[in-house]
Amino acid sequence: MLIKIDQTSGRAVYLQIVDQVKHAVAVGKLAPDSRLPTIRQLAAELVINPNTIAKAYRQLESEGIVASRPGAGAFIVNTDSALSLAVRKKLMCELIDRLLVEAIHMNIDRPTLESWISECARKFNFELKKEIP
Amino acid sequence: MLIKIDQTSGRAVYLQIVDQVKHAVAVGKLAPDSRLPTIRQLAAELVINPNTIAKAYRQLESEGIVASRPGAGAFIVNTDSALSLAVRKKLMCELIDRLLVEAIHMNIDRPTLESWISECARKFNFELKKEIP
Amino acid sequence: MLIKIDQTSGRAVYLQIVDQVKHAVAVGKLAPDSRLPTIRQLAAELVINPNTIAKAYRQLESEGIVASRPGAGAFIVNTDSALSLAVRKKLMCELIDRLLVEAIHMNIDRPTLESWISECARKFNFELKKEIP
Amino acid sequence: MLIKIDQTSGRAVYLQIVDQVKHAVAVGKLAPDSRLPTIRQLAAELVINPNTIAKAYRQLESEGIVASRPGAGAFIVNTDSALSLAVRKKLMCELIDRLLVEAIHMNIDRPTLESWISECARKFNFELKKEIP
DNA sequence: GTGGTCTAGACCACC
DNA sequence: GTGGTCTAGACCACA
Repeated sequence: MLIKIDQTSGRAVYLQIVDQVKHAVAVGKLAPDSRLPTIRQLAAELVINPNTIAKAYRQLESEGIVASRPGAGAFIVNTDSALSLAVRKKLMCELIDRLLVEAIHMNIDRPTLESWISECARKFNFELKKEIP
Repeated sequence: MLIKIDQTSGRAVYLQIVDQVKHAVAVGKLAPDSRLPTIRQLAAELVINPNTIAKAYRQLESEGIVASRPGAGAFIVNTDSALSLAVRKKLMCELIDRLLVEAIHMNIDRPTLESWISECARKFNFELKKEIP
Repeated sequence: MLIKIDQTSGRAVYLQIVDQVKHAVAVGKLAPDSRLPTIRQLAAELVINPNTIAKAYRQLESEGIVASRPGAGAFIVNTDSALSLAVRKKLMCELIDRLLVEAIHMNIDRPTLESWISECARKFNFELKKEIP
Repeated sequence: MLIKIDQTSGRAVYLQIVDQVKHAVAVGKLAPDSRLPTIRQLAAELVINPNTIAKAYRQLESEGIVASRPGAGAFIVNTDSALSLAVRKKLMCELIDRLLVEAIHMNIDRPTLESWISECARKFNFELKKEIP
């Protein structure tokens, strides 16, 4: 598990960690039950405050992505979504809306946007994801 | 122009205004040259501080979406994006990545996601946008 | 980093700060990754309101010159311009036009103006800037 | 004498008028003793408030560029600069500095900047200016 | 400790 | 009347 922090990105450090763990799970780099680095270990590696790591793990736990077992560490749990399809659609549509608004303001036409989406999806093996298990 | 603020959303009030104005412009509800509500008027209507509205308008101005004219008001402008294509692609891909990560986490498969994107795009007349002129 | 404010200059205080930071970066006095004074510290030093400093830093951030990190401070970044060449040319030509109009009004002839430009450019090591790497 | 107002430029309307009159004088389009349009006439033509025109003319008068003769209108006066060379150099160098700072931040190299300056100067017949009279 | 947001209210320039 | 700037001081999120 490799995490990279961009101190100049404007995004809070703990959110960068959350994003990257979610990303790793999404692409299958972190399988269910795999163990995350300890807080101290990761804090030393990234040279940032352990509180920041702890906050990221807490956030991931509250989203149901990892489970902390005291004394044992933090583990990835199976992440099948518990939300109803309607709720998931509502959440996704908010993100999609924001994406489209930005695309329109940046003068990106539809085919270009679609090609970029495909390009990004390829990085995640998104097409295959549902057929592996 | 109707703007609604959710004080409990966690998103900064001024950003909610920015989002909604951009959205309205994107869907064509606010045409170029149309006048935004005055700062004081909107502040009274939403029961928030005029400075907060001013901040939102300033943000929109810095993004090239509105122009504020002291003594006259704030107006929608519509210039092509000043950013180079490479920069726009980078910015969009960040948004796309975030979208895809969430989709995977929520167990949304690719065809479902695409259908939702199409559905949202229809709201914006996105398909037509570039072909009318 | 030394900043001087002229309360009688007519130019907004926050813009004077922006100007001076940009100037310092341009001449190499502020290298990438160097930290700016904290908002409160500079506010105390210049005897102005912290919000005014914050506004200047926000402006610099929106121009891509500094990055503010809550809890850490504000730092100089150095990325290439995000603007397309055409936009940059348009912006520069506005400045050049204003310069030439003033020069003509002041009865400055072309060779004199050019010599002054060269003189000023020398202060910035402008000739060398692009050839060192 | 043609004046164009850009309501979206961010620059105050009366200053745009001042700029353009100065510009016209600079390039020789407005010769000394030529008469400016009346305030009412120009206000009707540009569809803006007569006060705004009046303010522009007052500004031009205070800079010694036009003279208002009550009942007769406003006229261009001879505009040889009365400032000492040292003062003019100081003023110009401030403008030049700002130009160079922007150029450096926009990653414009020296030859490109010079070519743009030449291009703009050509619009003003700047090379010829001193030899015509 | 840091910066970010919001409020409240002042004064100014512009139209 | 409009928006722009600045001050003063509160509260929050981040490190």
